[in-house]
Amino acid sequence: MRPTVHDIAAAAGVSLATVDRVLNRRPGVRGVTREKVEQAIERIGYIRDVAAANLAKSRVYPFVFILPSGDNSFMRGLEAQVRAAIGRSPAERTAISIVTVPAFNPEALVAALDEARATSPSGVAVVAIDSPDVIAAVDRLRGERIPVVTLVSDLAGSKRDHFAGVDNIAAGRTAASLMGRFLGGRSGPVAVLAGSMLVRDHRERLDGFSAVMNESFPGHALLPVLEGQDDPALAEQLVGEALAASPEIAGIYSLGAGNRGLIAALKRRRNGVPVCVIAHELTQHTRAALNDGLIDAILNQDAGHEVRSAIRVLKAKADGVAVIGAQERIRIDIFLKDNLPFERDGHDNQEPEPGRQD
Amino acid sequence: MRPTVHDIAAAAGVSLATVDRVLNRRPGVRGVTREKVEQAIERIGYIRDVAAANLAKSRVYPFVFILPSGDNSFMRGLEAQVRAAIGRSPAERTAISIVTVPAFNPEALVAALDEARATSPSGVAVVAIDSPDVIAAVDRLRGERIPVVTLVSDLAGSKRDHFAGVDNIAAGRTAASLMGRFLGGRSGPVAVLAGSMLVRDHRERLDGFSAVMNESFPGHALLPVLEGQDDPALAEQLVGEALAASPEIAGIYSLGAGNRGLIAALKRRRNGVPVCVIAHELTQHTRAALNDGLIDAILNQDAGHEVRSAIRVLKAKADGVAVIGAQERIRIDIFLKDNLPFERDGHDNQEPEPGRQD
DNA sequence: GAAAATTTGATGTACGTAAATCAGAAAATT
DNA sequence: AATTTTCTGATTTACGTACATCAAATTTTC
Repeated sequence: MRPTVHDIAAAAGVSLATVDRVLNRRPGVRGVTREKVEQAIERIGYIRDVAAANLAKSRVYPFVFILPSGDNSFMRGLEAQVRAAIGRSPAERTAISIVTVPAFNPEALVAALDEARATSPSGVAVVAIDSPDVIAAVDRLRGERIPVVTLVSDLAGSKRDHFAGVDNIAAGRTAASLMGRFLGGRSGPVAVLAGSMLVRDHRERLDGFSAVMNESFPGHALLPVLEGQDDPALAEQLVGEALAASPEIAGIYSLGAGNRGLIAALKRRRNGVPVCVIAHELTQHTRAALNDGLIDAILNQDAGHEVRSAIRVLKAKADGVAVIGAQERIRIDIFLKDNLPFERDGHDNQEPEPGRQD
Repeated sequence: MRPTVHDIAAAAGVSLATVDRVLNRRPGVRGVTREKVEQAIERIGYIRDVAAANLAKSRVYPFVFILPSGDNSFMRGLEAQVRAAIGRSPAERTAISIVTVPAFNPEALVAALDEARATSPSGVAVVAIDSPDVIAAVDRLRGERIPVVTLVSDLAGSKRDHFAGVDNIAAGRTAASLMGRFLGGRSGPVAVLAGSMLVRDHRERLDGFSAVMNESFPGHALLPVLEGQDDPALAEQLVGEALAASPEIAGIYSLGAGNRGLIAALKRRRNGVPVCVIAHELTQHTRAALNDGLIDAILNQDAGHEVRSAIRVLKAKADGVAVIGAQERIRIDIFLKDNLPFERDGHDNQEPEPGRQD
């Protein structure tokens, strides 16, 4: 049997109350006694039963998720996943609130972070914008020992506990590798459509993409980056202009959102060479375009995984327990037409039998 | 606050004992009363607190994992992941035992399944072999209401509760799609190296691969399948012979194990056209070969995810609660040189602070 | 309508931990 | 040495559920 607090008490030759004081960092224990208890814990290999502790405390984990607003499909999907997690709250003892702030607006994000801090939550997850003010706001949270997880876009230089998102440099490199190989012998320049260089994920993708294109496929020149602000209308305009100006464009890498606009521009195009298109994030629009052959490959990050991972990590940090590193690594999905997952899930043989438990 | 058993009792106008009898399917409750209670449960939206229930029962989940023996790197990695899960047993209330049986041997597998059944575990996970005897053995387990999850290779036609593995038809299709595009304009036939057509995952990969090659890339003929029994030595011999017999081979798809042999054969080769190689499962051998450019792409299933998913699903089935479908879908990882994950993990800012909890 | 059988209620203990109270022991201070 | 302060022990209640026991009420059976 797994040792309990009683076993520690016996092993250390102290009372249960003292063990409890040590375990929960309560005052009123002499240094020597504290040490005796800690050694006993170490010796008999005690691990606190988090389930029992949470039961005793009737603990809930109040978490705040801060997401960009706007009609970015990916971000709305992310929000839907957070709402799904809210639906699981009773079982998971979480109390999640969602705060949305205008995209690419550091001031608004700082305000939201400070507001979240005022509610003393058990943890905060945030889609970060790279800016010194935001770093400072995150570090203020950490200063109050509130765990912080960055979501989708990281915040280098901050004291955030964890990043729940993909390796965006690798994503960019992979996109370039696929682009180069898919283009095969064909020649022609490659265009890049981004959202904004303000967010780290977009910058990193571009860095990775440029590096591999220059190293391995120098025959394809990179055109100046189009910044579409993740806005479909703007993206459509920019891509349309680019295609008109350079009909010999052989490839387009869309590393941000606003793919609806990209797809519209591609559909409007009638002349010119075939274009190899690689885009990010699987949405209803990109999925349809992939099936139609307008897009050749989609790199995707699974928003559901990111949200669930963020919650697991925030819980673990709040409880001071270790996380399974490999489980929390968010992978880059590469979708071709051939490995698109079905829209709806569930391939189990039967429904659970409610109430049965043994 | 979330409703408890007391709230059901009050809402249904019965005693706690009666609620308990209904909830735990104990005898001694009249039909009308049972219905009253069940309606109250429905009405107030009661969900049993599994953590508290497990505490009260001091429940452990005895699970049996049945894996093929032999020096197949992927399977040994899978076993390592199960052992890692055993290391987490105290926290997860599991008691996992591992049984290994000779690969591709239905009789041995049936014996192992029946033996497992004799111990009345809370669940069984098994790397299945497609055979009527195995189906029958699995259905015997289900007959005793023991949840069964197939791992890596599925068992169609059986009553298994769930399959923790990838969509192997999609994997084969994806491999073909990559192969066709990577080959670009080049011509030449494509060879396929499999383990055994006895296991469903290999058959499905081949089906998917053949389908897309025939549909989309009819210029590349498919050579007869090489069955290497997942044995490196045999694989090396078969591939060596094939390359010698057809120096014009343009691509090789290795859909099973024994990639050490494939790589050795590729290294030995000095003449002939460049070969595009797509293999399955990221191991130290395939990883090195990908980095060296001997392999062009690796399709991978994450053994750790599969094991953790299997455990989550077995627990859920044993408790009669629902699973998060999307979370349990195992995805096909596509690795190019550019998105290889690091060998070791951990990109968190700091270690957990042991003992702290609030 | 009485006896037997069944159903229901009341109550207590347990699981492992948290948290509070109060009394007593040991230190530190005067 | 007496007093104050600090530490430690003993004990209790609670969290939500499981499970057992025994008494009381209800239904069924003859």
